[in-house]
Amino acid sequence: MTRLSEYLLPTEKQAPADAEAISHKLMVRAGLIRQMGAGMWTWLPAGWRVHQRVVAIIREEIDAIGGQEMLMPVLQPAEPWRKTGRLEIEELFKLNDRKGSELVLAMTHEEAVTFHAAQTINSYRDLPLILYHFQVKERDEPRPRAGVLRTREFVMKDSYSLDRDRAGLDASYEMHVGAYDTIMQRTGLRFYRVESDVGMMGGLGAHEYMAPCPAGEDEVALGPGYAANVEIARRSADVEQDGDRLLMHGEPLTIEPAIEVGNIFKLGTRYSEALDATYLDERGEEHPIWMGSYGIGPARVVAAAVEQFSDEHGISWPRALAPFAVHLVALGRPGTPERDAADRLYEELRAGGVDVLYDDRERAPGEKFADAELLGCPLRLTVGRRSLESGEVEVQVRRGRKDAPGLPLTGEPAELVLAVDELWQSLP
RNA sequence: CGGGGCGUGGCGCAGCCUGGUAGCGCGCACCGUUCGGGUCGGUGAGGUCCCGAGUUCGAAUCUCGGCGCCCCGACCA
Repeated sequence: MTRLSEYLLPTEKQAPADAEAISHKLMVRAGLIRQMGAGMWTWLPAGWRVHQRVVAIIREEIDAIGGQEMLMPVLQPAEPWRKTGRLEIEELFKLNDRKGSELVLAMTHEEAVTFHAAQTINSYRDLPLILYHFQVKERDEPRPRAGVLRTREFVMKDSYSLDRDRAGLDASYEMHVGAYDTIMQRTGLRFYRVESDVGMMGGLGAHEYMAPCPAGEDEVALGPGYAANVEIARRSADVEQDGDRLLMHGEPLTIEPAIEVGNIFKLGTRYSEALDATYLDERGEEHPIWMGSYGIGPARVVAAAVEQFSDEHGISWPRALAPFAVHLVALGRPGTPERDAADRLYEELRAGGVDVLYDDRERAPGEKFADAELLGCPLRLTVGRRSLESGEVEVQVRRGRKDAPGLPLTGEPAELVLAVDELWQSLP
Protein backbone atom coordinates (compact mmCIF):
# COMPACT_ATOMS: atom_id res chain seq x y z
CA MET A 1 0.00 0.00 0.00
CA THR A 2 1.99 2.93 -1.19
CA ARG A 3 -0.09 5.95 -1.95
CA LEU A 4 1.94 9.09 -1.79
CA SER A 5 -0.95 10.87 -0.08
CA GLU A 6 -0.42 8.56 2.89
CA TYR A 7 3.36 8.13 2.75
CA LEU A 8 6.09 10.03 4.59
CA LEU A 9 8.20 11.45 1.79
CA PRO A 10 9.20 14.97 2.85
CA THR A 11 10.75 16.38 -0.32
CA GLU A 12 12.37 19.80 -0.36
CA LYS A 13 12.90 22.31 -3.12
CA GLN A 14 16.08 23.57 -1.56
CA ALA A 15 18.94 21.53 -0.21
CA PRO A 16 20.14 22.13 3.34
CA ALA A 17 22.45 25.14 3.26
CA ASP A 18 25.38 23.25 4.71
CA ALA A 19 25.28 20.32 2.30
CA GLU A 20 28.12 20.03 -0.19
CA ALA A 21 28.09 16.51 -1.61
CA ILE A 22 25.55 15.64 -4.30
CA SER A 23 24.36 12.58 -2.44
CA HIS A 24 23.92 14.59 0.74
CA LYS A 25 21.81 17.23 -1.00
CA LEU A 26 19.73 14.86 -3.08
CA MET A 27 19.07 12.27 -0.40
CA VAL A 28 17.75 14.95 1.92
CA ARG A 29 15.80 16.71 -0.83
CA ALA A 30 14.25 13.47 -2.03
CA GLY A 31 13.01 12.68 1.47
CA LEU A 32 15.23 9.63 1.99
CA ILE A 33 17.20 10.68 5.04
CA ARG A 34 17.12 13.26 7.82
CA GLN A 35 19.81 14.32 10.25
CA MET A 36 19.66 14.17 14.06
CA GLY A 37 23.18 15.27 14.89
CA ALA A 38 26.72 15.20 13.56
CA GLY A 39 27.12 11.83 11.91
CA MET A 40 23.73 10.65 13.14
CA TRP A 41 21.09 10.00 10.51
CA THR A 42 17.60 8.65 10.27
CA TRP A 43 16.55 6.66 7.24
CA LEU A 44 13.02 7.65 6.26
CA PRO A 45 10.71 5.05 4.69
CA ALA A 46 11.72 5.51 1.04
CA GLY A 47 15.41 5.72 1.96
CA TRP A 48 15.19 2.61 4.07
CA ARG A 49 13.65 0.72 1.17
CA VAL A 50 16.75 1.50 -0.87
CA HIS A 51 19.02 0.53 2.00
CA GLN A 52 17.19 -2.76 2.39
CA ARG A 53 17.53 -3.49 -1.33
CA VAL A 54 21.28 -3.40 -0.88
CA VAL A 55 21.00 -5.54 2.24
CA ALA A 56 18.95 -8.14 0.36
CA ILE A 57 21.53 -8.42 -2.43
CA ILE A 58 24.36 -8.81 0.06
CA ARG A 59 22.45 -11.41 2.06
CA GLU A 60 21.78 -13.52 -1.02
CA GLU A 61 25.38 -13.51 -2.11
CA ILE A 62 26.88 -14.21 1.30
CA ASP A 63 24.37 -16.99 1.83
CA ALA A 64 25.41 -18.32 -1.56
CA ILE A 65 28.99 -18.88 -0.37
CA GLY A 66 27.75 -20.64 2.73
CA GLY A 67 27.59 -17.69 5.11
CA GLN A 68 25.48 -18.22 8.22
CA GLU A 69 23.61 -15.14 9.37
CA MET A 70 23.50 -14.35 13.08
CA LEU A 71 23.44 -11.25 15.27
CA MET A 72 26.04 -10.04 17.73
CA PRO A 73 25.56 -7.21 20.18
CA VAL A 74 26.79 -3.66 19.78
CA LEU A 75 27.08 -3.17 23.53
CA GLN A 76 29.98 -5.31 24.66
CA PRO A 77 32.25 -5.90 27.63
CA ALA A 78 35.57 -4.07 27.34
CA GLU A 79 37.64 -7.12 28.24
CA PRO A 80 38.06 -8.77 24.83
CA TRP A 81 39.01 -5.38 23.41
CA ARG A 82 41.66 -5.03 26.06
CA LYS A 83 43.02 -8.44 25.12
CA THR A 84 43.28 -7.60 21.42
CA GLY A 85 44.84 -4.24 22.21
CA ARG A 86 42.02 -2.30 20.61
CA LEU A 87 40.63 -0.72 23.76
CA GLU A 88 43.02 2.16 23.22
CA ILE A 89 41.51 3.17 19.90
CA GLU A 90 40.20 6.71 20.15
CA GLU A 91 37.26 6.09 17.83
CA LEU A 92 35.97 3.38 20.17
CA PHE A 93 33.08 4.58 22.32
CA LYS A 94 33.66 3.54 25.92
CA LEU A 95 31.15 3.68 28.72
CA ASN A 96 30.33 2.32 32.15
CA ASP A 97 27.17 0.67 33.32
CA ARG A 98 25.49 1.44 36.67
CA LYS A 99 27.80 -0.95 38.46
CA GLY A 100 30.81 0.72 36.95
CA SER A 101 31.64 -2.15 34.63
CA GLU A 102 33.58 -1.13 31.55
CA LEU A 103 31.70 -1.47 28.30
CA VAL A 104 32.27 -0.45 24.72
CA LEU A 105 30.09 0.17 21.70
CA ALA A 106 31.48 -2.08 19.02
CA MET A 107 33.00 -0.40 15.97
CA THR A 108 33.33 -3.77 14.29
CA HIS A 109 32.91 -7.36 15.51
CA GLU A 110 36.19 -9.26 15.36
CA GLU A 111 36.32 -9.46 19.15
CA ALA A 112 32.78 -10.81 19.35
CA VAL A 113 33.11 -13.56 16.72
CA THR A 114 36.47 -14.58 18.03
CA PHE A 115 35.14 -14.70 21.56
CA HIS A 116 32.41 -17.08 20.42
CA ALA A 117 34.76 -19.07 18.26
CA ALA A 118 36.90 -19.66 21.32
CA GLN A 119 33.87 -21.01 23.19
CA THR A 120 32.24 -23.07 20.50
CA ILE A 121 34.93 -24.35 18.17
CA ASN A 122 37.08 -27.17 19.46
CA SER A 123 37.87 -29.51 16.61
CA TYR A 124 39.11 -29.32 13.05
CA ARG A 125 35.75 -30.89 12.27
CA ASP A 126 34.07 -27.61 13.26
CA LEU A 127 35.91 -25.73 10.53
CA PRO A 128 35.66 -23.98 8.14
CA LEU A 129 32.84 -21.52 8.86
CA ILE A 130 31.61 -18.23 7.49
CA LEU A 131 29.57 -16.25 10.00
CA TYR A 132 28.02 -12.89 9.34
CA HIS A 133 25.54 -10.32 10.45
CA PHE A 134 24.12 -6.94 9.59
CA GLN A 135 24.69 -4.80 12.62
CA VAL A 136 25.15 -1.21 13.61
CA LYS A 137 28.71 0.00 14.08
CA GLU A 138 29.57 2.88 16.38
CA ARG A 139 32.60 5.01 15.72
CA ASP A 140 33.53 8.27 17.35
CA GLU A 141 34.69 9.80 14.09
CA PRO A 142 36.79 12.94 14.36
CA ARG A 143 34.90 14.37 11.44
CA PRO A 144 31.64 12.95 10.16
CA ARG A 145 30.82 14.35 6.73
CA ALA A 146 28.74 14.43 3.55
CA GLY A 147 25.43 13.12 4.82
CA VAL A 148 25.46 9.38 5.05
CA LEU A 149 28.94 8.97 3.57
CA ARG A 150 30.82 9.14 6.84
CA THR A 151 28.74 8.76 9.98
CA ARG A 152 29.31 7.82 13.58
CA GLU A 153 26.70 5.09 13.47
CA PHE A 154 25.98 2.92 10.46
CA VAL A 155 24.88 -0.56 9.51
CA MET A 156 27.56 -2.84 8.21
CA LYS A 157 27.45 -6.34 6.88
CA ASP A 158 30.50 -7.95 8.36
CA SER A 159 31.37 -11.55 7.77
CA TYR A 160 34.15 -13.57 9.28
CA SER A 161 35.77 -16.66 7.91
CA LEU A 162 37.18 -19.23 10.30
CA ASP A 163 39.62 -21.74 8.89
CA ARG A 164 42.09 -24.39 9.92
CA ASP A 165 45.07 -22.94 8.14
CA ARG A 166 46.47 -20.43 5.73
CA ALA A 167 45.25 -22.36 2.69
CA GLY A 168 41.75 -22.46 4.13
CA LEU A 169 41.83 -18.71 4.71
CA ASP A 170 42.99 -18.13 1.14
CA ALA A 171 40.06 -20.18 -0.14
CA SER A 172 37.54 -18.35 2.05
CA TYR A 173 39.01 -15.07 0.96
CA GLU A 174 38.64 -15.99 -2.70
CA MET A 175 35.01 -16.94 -2.11
CA HIS A 176 34.44 -13.52 -0.67
CA VAL A 177 36.14 -11.85 -3.60
CA GLY A 178 33.68 -13.68 -5.84
CA ALA A 179 30.69 -12.77 -3.69
CA TYR A 180 31.73 -9.14 -3.43
CA ASP A 181 32.31 -8.82 -7.16
CA THR A 182 28.83 -10.19 -7.75
CA ILE A 183 27.27 -7.95 -5.12
CA MET A 184 28.83 -4.88 -6.64
CA GLN A 185 27.81 -5.87 -10.14
CA ARG A 186 24.27 -6.47 -9.01
CA THR A 187 23.97 -3.05 -7.39
CA GLY A 188 24.67 -1.47 -10.77
CA LEU A 189 27.45 0.72 -9.40
CA ARG A 190 30.63 1.55 -11.23
CA PHE A 191 33.31 0.08 -9.02
CA TYR A 192 36.87 -1.14 -8.77
CA ARG A 193 38.38 -3.80 -6.59
CA VAL A 194 41.74 -2.47 -5.55
CA GLU A 195 44.63 -3.72 -3.54
CA SER A 196 44.74 -1.90 -0.26
CA ASP A 197 46.85 -1.34 2.75
CA VAL A 198 46.38 -3.89 5.50
CA GLY A 199 46.42 -0.96 7.91
CA MET A 200 46.23 -1.40 11.62
CA MET A 201 43.84 -4.32 11.28
CA GLY A 202 47.02 -6.22 10.74
CA GLY A 203 47.01 -9.10 8.35
CA LEU A 204 48.19 -10.75 5.24
CA GLY A 205 46.37 -9.07 2.42
CA ALA A 206 43.44 -6.84 1.71
CA HIS A 207 41.29 -5.38 -1.02
CA GLU A 208 38.94 -2.47 -1.07
CA TYR A 209 35.88 -2.02 -3.24
CA MET A 210 35.86 1.52 -4.47
CA ALA A 211 33.02 3.36 -6.17
CA PRO A 212 34.37 6.34 -8.10
CA CYS A 213 32.54 9.61 -7.53
CA PRO A 214 33.33 13.28 -6.86
CA ALA A 215 32.52 13.10 -3.15
CA GLY A 216 34.93 10.23 -2.61
CA GLU A 217 37.40 10.52 0.24
CA ASP A 218 39.93 8.12 -1.21
CA GLU A 219 41.83 7.98 -4.45
CA VAL A 220 42.34 5.09 -6.81
CA ALA A 221 45.09 4.82 -9.40
CA LEU A 222 43.90 3.27 -12.64
CA GLY A 223 45.75 1.92 -15.66
CA PRO A 224 45.08 -0.76 -18.24
CA GLY A 225 44.35 -3.87 -16.19
CA TYR A 226 45.46 -2.13 -13.04
CA ALA A 227 43.55 -0.60 -10.14
CA ALA A 228 44.99 0.19 -6.74
CA ASN A 229 44.71 2.47 -3.81
CA VAL A 230 46.95 5.46 -4.59
CA GLU A 231 49.18 4.80 -1.58
CA ILE A 232 49.74 1.23 -2.72
CA ALA A 233 50.46 2.35 -6.27
CA ARG A 234 53.08 4.81 -5.04
CA ARG A 235 54.89 2.02 -3.26
CA SER A 236 54.67 -0.39 -6.17
CA ALA A 237 57.91 -1.34 -7.92
CA ASP A 238 56.15 -1.01 -11.30
CA VAL A 239 55.11 2.56 -10.66
CA GLU A 240 57.27 5.64 -10.91
CA GLN A 241 56.53 9.17 -9.92
CA ASP A 242 56.76 11.83 -12.64
CA GLY A 243 56.16 15.19 -11.06
CA ASP A 244 52.67 14.84 -9.61
CA ARG A 245 51.78 12.11 -12.12
CA LEU A 246 52.16 8.38 -11.63
CA LEU A 247 53.53 6.27 -14.46
CA MET A 248 53.30 2.53 -14.88
CA HIS A 249 55.72 1.14 -17.46
CA GLY A 250 55.81 4.64 -18.88
CA GLU A 251 52.03 4.91 -19.18
CA PRO A 252 50.32 7.50 -16.99
CA LEU A 253 47.86 6.24 -14.38
CA THR A 254 44.66 8.18 -13.95
CA ILE A 255 43.70 9.07 -10.43
CA GLU A 256 40.05 9.19 -9.44
CA PRO A 257 38.35 10.07 -6.18
CA ALA A 258 36.24 7.19 -4.89
CA ILE A 259 34.17 6.02 -1.95
CA GLU A 260 35.25 2.90 -0.17
CA VAL A 261 32.09 0.81 -0.03
CA GLY A 262 33.60 -2.46 1.11
CA ASN A 263 36.82 -4.01 2.28
CA ILE A 264 38.10 -7.49 2.83
CA PHE A 265 41.04 -8.57 4.98
CA LYS A 266 43.04 -11.65 5.63
CA LEU A 267 43.40 -11.33 9.37
CA GLY A 268 45.45 -14.42 10.01
CA THR A 269 45.68 -15.44 13.65
CA ARG A 270 45.99 -12.05 15.29
CA TYR A 271 42.57 -12.15 16.94
CA SER A 272 42.38 -15.87 17.55
CA GLU A 273 45.72 -15.81 19.36
CA ALA A 274 44.75 -12.81 21.47
CA LEU A 275 41.46 -14.40 22.48
CA ASP A 276 42.66 -17.99 22.55
CA ALA A 277 40.42 -19.28 19.78
CA THR A 278 42.03 -22.57 18.94
CA TYR A 279 41.11 -26.05 17.68
CA LEU A 280 42.66 -29.50 17.82
CA ASP A 281 43.78 -31.12 14.58
CA GLU A 282 43.67 -34.81 13.62
CA ARG A 283 46.70 -35.50 15.75
CA GLY A 284 45.37 -33.67 18.77
CA GLU A 285 47.62 -30.70 18.29
CA GLU A 286 46.32 -27.25 19.10
CA HIS A 287 46.31 -24.48 16.46
CA PRO A 288 44.94 -20.98 16.30
CA ILE A 289 41.98 -20.45 13.96
CA TRP A 290 42.83 -18.58 10.77
CA MET A 291 40.49 -15.69 10.25
CA GLY A 292 39.36 -13.27 7.59
CA SER A 293 37.05 -10.29 7.94
CA TYR A 294 34.85 -8.81 5.23
CA GLY A 295 32.85 -5.62 5.50
CA ILE A 296 30.46 -3.73 3.32
CA GLY A 297 28.42 -0.63 4.15
CA PRO A 298 24.98 -0.54 2.51
CA ALA A 299 24.63 3.16 3.30
CA ARG A 300 27.74 3.95 1.32
CA VAL A 301 26.52 1.84 -1.57
CA VAL A 302 23.34 3.91 -1.56
CA ALA A 303 25.20 7.22 -1.37
CA ALA A 304 27.62 6.15 -4.08
CA ALA A 305 24.71 5.23 -6.34
CA VAL A 306 23.25 8.69 -5.88
CA GLU A 307 26.63 10.24 -6.58
CA GLN A 308 27.06 8.23 -9.75
CA PHE A 309 23.52 8.36 -11.04
CA SER A 310 21.90 11.75 -10.81
CA ASP A 311 21.27 14.77 -12.95
CA GLU A 312 19.99 18.31 -12.43
CA HIS A 313 16.50 16.95 -11.75
CA GLY A 314 17.43 14.46 -9.09
CA ILE A 315 18.37 10.84 -8.58
CA SER A 316 18.15 8.13 -11.25
CA TRP A 317 18.53 4.81 -9.48
CA PRO A 318 19.97 1.69 -11.00
CA ARG A 319 16.96 -0.59 -11.02
CA ALA A 320 18.42 -2.94 -8.43
CA LEU A 321 18.34 -0.17 -5.82
CA ALA A 322 15.29 1.91 -6.70
CA PRO A 323 12.86 2.46 -3.83
CA PHE A 324 10.02 1.62 -6.22
CA ALA A 325 10.02 0.19 -9.72
CA VAL A 326 7.23 2.43 -10.92
CA HIS A 327 6.24 5.95 -9.98
CA LEU A 328 2.64 6.29 -11.14
CA VAL A 329 1.45 9.86 -11.53
CA ALA A 330 -2.28 10.58 -11.61
CA LEU A 331 -3.04 13.97 -13.08
CA GLY A 332 -6.80 14.21 -12.82
CA ARG A 333 -8.68 15.29 -9.75
CA PRO A 334 -10.65 12.74 -7.78
CA GLY A 335 -13.89 11.98 -9.54
CA THR A 336 -12.64 12.54 -13.07
CA PRO A 337 -12.46 9.67 -15.56
CA GLU A 338 -8.69 10.01 -15.88
CA ARG A 339 -8.33 9.70 -12.15
CA ASP A 340 -10.50 6.62 -12.11
CA ALA A 341 -8.30 5.15 -14.81
CA ALA A 342 -5.20 5.88 -12.73
CA ASP A 343 -6.76 4.28 -9.67
CA ARG A 344 -7.55 1.20 -11.68
CA LEU A 345 -4.06 1.04 -13.11
CA TYR A 346 -2.58 1.29 -9.64
CA GLU A 347 -4.68 -1.60 -8.39
CA GLU A 348 -3.78 -3.73 -11.37
CA LEU A 349 -0.06 -3.13 -11.02
CA ARG A 350 -0.19 -3.73 -7.33
CA ALA A 351 -2.14 -6.94 -7.74
CA GLY A 352 0.40 -8.00 -10.34
CA GLY A 353 3.21 -7.64 -7.82
CA VAL A 354 4.76 -4.51 -9.31
CA ASP A 355 6.45 -2.25 -6.77
CA VAL A 356 4.56 0.95 -7.40
CA LEU A 357 4.43 4.31 -5.72
CA TYR A 358 1.17 6.01 -6.59
CA ASP A 359 1.12 9.79 -6.57
CA ASP A 360 -2.53 10.33 -5.78
CA ARG A 361 -2.01 13.70 -4.14
CA GLU A 362 -4.01 16.74 -5.15
CA ARG A 363 -1.12 18.69 -6.50
CA ALA A 364 -0.24 20.54 -9.66
CA PRO A 365 1.20 18.28 -12.37
CA GLY A 366 4.52 20.11 -12.40
CA GLU A 367 5.08 19.43 -8.76
CA LYS A 368 4.31 15.76 -9.15
CA PHE A 369 6.70 15.40 -12.05
CA ALA A 370 9.40 17.28 -10.18
CA ASP A 371 9.02 15.01 -7.16
CA ALA A 372 9.09 11.92 -9.34
CA GLU A 373 12.35 13.02 -10.91
CA LEU A 374 13.83 13.88 -7.54
CA LEU A 375 13.04 10.45 -6.12
CA GLY A 376 14.35 8.83 -9.27
CA CYS A 377 12.38 5.62 -9.75
CA PRO A 378 13.38 4.06 -13.09
CA LEU A 379 9.89 4.13 -14.64
CA ARG A 380 7.31 6.87 -14.52
CA LEU A 381 3.81 6.17 -15.71
CA THR A 382 1.51 9.10 -16.28
CA VAL A 383 -2.25 8.94 -16.53
CA GLY A 384 -4.05 12.10 -17.56
CA ARG A 385 -6.71 13.24 -19.93
CA ARG A 386 -4.34 12.60 -22.81
CA SER A 387 -4.14 8.96 -21.85
CA LEU A 388 -7.88 8.61 -22.15
CA GLU A 389 -7.79 10.17 -25.58
CA SER A 390 -4.93 8.02 -26.87
CA GLY A 391 -5.85 4.92 -24.92
CA GLU A 392 -2.26 4.70 -23.73
CA VAL A 393 -0.41 5.18 -20.50
CA GLU A 394 2.58 7.40 -21.00
CA VAL A 395 5.86 5.77 -20.03
CA GLN A 396 9.01 7.65 -19.23
CA VAL A 397 12.36 6.13 -18.37
CA ARG A 398 14.08 8.18 -15.69
CA ARG A 399 17.67 7.78 -16.83
CA GLY A 400 17.99 10.42 -19.51
CA ARG A 401 14.26 11.09 -19.23
CA LYS A 402 13.67 9.09 -22.35
CA ASP A 403 10.18 8.38 -23.56
CA ALA A 404 9.29 4.75 -24.05
CA PRO A 405 6.38 3.35 -26.06
CA GLY A 406 3.09 3.79 -24.23
CA LEU A 407 1.18 0.95 -22.65
CA PRO A 408 -2.46 0.15 -23.45
CA LEU A 409 -4.70 1.72 -20.83
CA THR A 410 -7.45 -0.82 -21.14
CA GLY A 411 -6.67 -4.43 -21.60
CA GLU A 412 -5.81 -7.51 -19.69
CA PRO A 413 -4.14 -6.59 -16.40
CA ALA A 414 -1.85 -9.57 -16.77
CA GLU A 415 -0.56 -8.27 -20.08
CA LEU A 416 0.01 -4.84 -18.62
CA VAL A 417 2.05 -6.28 -15.79
CA LEU A 418 3.98 -8.38 -18.26
CA ALA A 419 4.71 -5.35 -20.41
CA VAL A 420 5.92 -3.34 -17.43
CA ASP A 421 8.06 -6.22 -16.32
CA GLU A 422 9.60 -6.59 -19.75
CA LEU A 423 10.41 -2.92 -19.84
CA TRP A 424 11.86 -3.21 -16.35
CA GLN A 425 14.19 -6.01 -17.37
CA SER A 426 15.63 -3.84 -20.13
CA LEU A 427 16.68 -1.08 -17.75
CA PRO A 428 20.19 -0.54 -16.37
C1' C B 1 43.25 17.68 16.53
C1' G B 2 44.75 22.50 13.33
C1' G B 3 42.22 26.26 10.10
C1' G B 4 37.70 28.70 8.38
C1' G B 5 32.40 29.57 8.63
C1' C B 6 27.51 29.40 10.62
C1' G B 7 23.28 28.98 14.57
C1' U B 8 16.56 33.84 13.59
C1' G B 9 9.10 29.44 12.35
C1' G B 10 9.54 22.85 8.70
C1' C B 11 13.36 24.62 4.43
C1' G B 12 16.20 28.87 2.34
C1' C B 13 17.35 33.77 4.03
C1' A B 14 17.20 39.34 5.73
C1' G B 15 17.57 42.14 10.24
C1' C B 16 22.92 42.61 14.03
C1' C B 17 27.68 47.20 12.14
C1' U B 18 24.39 52.09 14.28
C1' G B 19 20.05 48.33 20.92
C1' G B 20 13.55 50.17 20.94
C1' U B 21 10.49 43.98 21.46
C1' A B 22 11.06 40.14 14.52
C1' G B 23 10.48 40.23 8.69
C1' C B 24 10.75 37.99 3.46
C1' G B 25 10.37 33.68 -0.11
C1' C B 26 9.00 28.62 -0.12
C1' G B 27 6.18 25.21 2.66
C1' C B 28 1.67 24.51 5.94
C1' A B 29 -4.18 25.39 6.95
C1' C B 30 -8.74 27.37 4.90
C1' C B 31 -11.64 29.77 0.62
C1' G B 32 -11.85 30.57 -4.49
C1' U B 33 -9.18 29.61 -9.14
C1' U B 34 -6.28 26.31 -12.16
C1' C B 35 -5.36 21.11 -13.75
C1' G B 36 0.30 17.69 -18.80
C1' G B 37 5.94 20.77 -15.92
C1' G B 38 6.67 23.46 -8.98
C1' U B 39 -0.88 27.83 -11.49
C1' C B 40 -2.98 32.47 -9.56
C1' G B 41 -5.51 35.51 -5.75
C1' G B 42 -7.18 36.07 -0.75
C1' U B 43 -7.29 34.89 4.52
C1' G B 44 -4.64 32.60 8.49
C1' A B 45 -1.53 29.59 11.86
C1' G B 46 3.29 28.97 13.34
C1' G B 47 9.29 31.75 16.34
C1' U B 48 12.59 29.81 23.80
C1' C B 49 16.00 34.80 17.60
C1' C B 50 21.21 27.82 20.22
C1' C B 51 21.98 28.16 25.89
C1' G B 52 23.70 30.90 30.24
C1' A B 53 25.59 35.17 32.55
C1' G B 54 26.62 40.37 32.09
C1' U B 55 25.97 45.71 30.35
C1' U B 56 21.48 48.72 29.70
C1' C B 57 15.33 51.82 31.23
C1' G B 58 15.38 48.25 27.16
C1' A B 59 19.33 42.88 23.89
C1' A B 60 18.10 38.83 17.95
C1' U B 61 21.50 43.13 17.93
C1' C B 62 26.82 44.87 22.55
C1' U B 63 30.39 41.84 26.16
C1' C B 64 31.98 37.17 28.36
C1' G B 65 31.42 31.90 28.82
C1' G B 66 29.38 27.46 26.97
C1' C B 67 26.87 24.19 23.41
C1' G B 68 25.67 22.69 18.51
C1' C B 69 26.35 22.26 13.19
C1' C B 70 29.03 22.65 8.40
C1' C B 71 33.43 23.01 5.23
C1' C B 72 39.02 22.33 4.33
C1' G B 73 43.13 19.61 6.25
C1' A B 74 45.07 15.64 9.49
C1' C B 75 42.92 10.88 10.83
C1' C B 76 39.97 6.77 8.98
C1' A B 77 40.83 -0.70 12.35
